Amino acid sequence: MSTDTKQKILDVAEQLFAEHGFAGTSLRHIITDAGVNLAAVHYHFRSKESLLEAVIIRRTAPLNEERLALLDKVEREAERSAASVEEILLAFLGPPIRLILNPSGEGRIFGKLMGRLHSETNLCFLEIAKKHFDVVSQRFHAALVRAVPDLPVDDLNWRVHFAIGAMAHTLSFWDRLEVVSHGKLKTGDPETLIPRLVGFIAAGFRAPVVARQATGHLKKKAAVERRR
Amino acid sequence: MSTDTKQKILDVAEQLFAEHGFAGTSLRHIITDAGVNLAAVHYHFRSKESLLEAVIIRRTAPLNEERLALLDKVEREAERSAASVEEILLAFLGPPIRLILNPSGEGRIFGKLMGRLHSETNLCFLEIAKKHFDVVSQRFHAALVRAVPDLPVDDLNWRVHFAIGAMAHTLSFWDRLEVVSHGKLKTGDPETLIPRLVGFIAAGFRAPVVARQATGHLKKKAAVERRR
DNA sequence: GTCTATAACGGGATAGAC
DNA sequence: GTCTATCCCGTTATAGAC
Repeated sequence: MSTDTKQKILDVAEQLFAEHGFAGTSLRHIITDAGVNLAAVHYHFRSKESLLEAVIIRRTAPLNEERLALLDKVEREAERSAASVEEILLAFLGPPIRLILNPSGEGRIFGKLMGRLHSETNLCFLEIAKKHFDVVSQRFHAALVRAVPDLPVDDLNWRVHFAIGAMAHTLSFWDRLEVVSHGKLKTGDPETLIPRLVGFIAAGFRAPVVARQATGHLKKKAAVERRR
Repeated sequence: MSTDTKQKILDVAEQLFAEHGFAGTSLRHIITDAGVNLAAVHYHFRSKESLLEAVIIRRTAPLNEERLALLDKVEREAERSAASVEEILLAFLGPPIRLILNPSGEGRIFGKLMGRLHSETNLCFLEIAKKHFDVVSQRFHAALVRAVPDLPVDDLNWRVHFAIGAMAHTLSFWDRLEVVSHGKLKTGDPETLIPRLVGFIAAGFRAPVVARQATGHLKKKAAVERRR
C-alpha cells in the first residue's frame, strides 16, 4: 500500500539520518533497511533533501504546536505577573524530552536527529530549522524577556544560547551519560531528567550578571594564565 | 616542500570538516581548495579517517595539556580547601574559548569542528574523543566532585552533561548569536564570553537539587514559582 | 616526494514498462 | 504506485612513472 511504503521510508530515514547524519546516509542504505524500492523514494519524496525535511517536520510540527499551547496556557495563568522562567522552560523543554523518553519508543531516536538539527552548521538543516522554528523561537524569546526583565538583553541572548546547547546535547545523548562519567555510572532516572535540566538552566538564567568592568579580575586571571 | 603540503592539507581539511562534516567532505574538495594532488593526501596521511584524527589532535593535544596545567595550578593553590567550581570551569573552558576567539584566526574554525566532536554520534569521532579526552575528563570530574561534595553524584553527572552541551554549542556557534535572538541582535562582546559561560554553568552547578519525590509534581513546583 | 592514470565502487536521479 | 534498468557522476584508494 502507498501510505505504508511512505511511512516505512520515513521511519527508516529518521533512524539512519539520526545515526549517521545526512551526508553519511545513502538512499540505498535506507531502501535496503526499509525493504522498498529506490524509485519509491523519488516518487513519494522527490529528493533526498526533501525526504529529510519530511522526516523533520513530521515530528517537529506537533512538537512546536504543543510548545506554543503550553506557553499560551502558562502566560494566561500568569495574568498580571509574568510567567516564571521555570514555567517557560518547562513549556519549551518538556515536549521534546517527553518525546524521547516516551516508553513507546516512537520518538526515541528523533532526539538524536533534533540534536543534529542544532549542530549542523551547513546545508539545508539551517533553512529547515529557520523555517519551522522561527515563530516558536520568537514567542519564547519574548516570554523570557518578560520573565527576567532586569537581565541585559545581551546576557539573555547568551544564556538562551547556552540553554539551547544543553538541550540539544541532552536530546542527542540522554542515553549516554556514561561517557561523561568516565564509564562508571548508569544513565540515571529518566523520570527526573526534565526537572534536572529545567533546574540547571533556570539557575543559569538567574546567575549574577557579569558586570562590564567587574570582569577585570577574571580577565586578569586569564591573562596571568596565558603568561605561564 | 613536504611539510608545506602537509600543513596545507591539514589546514584545509580542518576548515572543510568543520563546515560540512566528515561524511560531507570529500578528499577531492580538500585537494582542490588546498591546491595539492590527491595522491599527496594518501602519502602523508594514509586514509581519510587518519587525516581527520591528525586534524583533531593537532589542536586538542596542546589544548588538553593547557587544561591539565591550569587544573594543576588551581588545585595547588587551593591547598587545604577544594578548588571552586568557577576555577575548575575556567581551567576547562578557558583554553578552547580563548582559542576560537584568538584574533590571529588560527583556531577560529576549529571550534566548529570541536563542537561536532561532541555531537557526532557515530563513527571514528567517538573513538578519537575517547582516546584523547579520557584523562582530561577523569581529572576534571574528580575535581568537580571535590568542589561540590554535597551534590549527589547523579546530579553532578547530569550537570556535567548539560555543561558539555552548552560548551560544545558555544564553540560551534559563538559567531551566530543572531539565530537565537531571532536575527535582531549582534553577536555581543566576545571578551566577556568566558565569564558569561562560566557564570552560567557555575550557577547551574549550584542549583538546588531536585528532590526524589518532589519530581512528579512539577505543577506544584511551578505553582510555587509563580507565587514568587 | 610528487605526479598521472586508473581501478573499483557507490552515489542520486530518471525513463519507461507494467 | 511500483518495479527494473540505466545514466552519469563522484568517491576512496592504489600502481607506477618521474
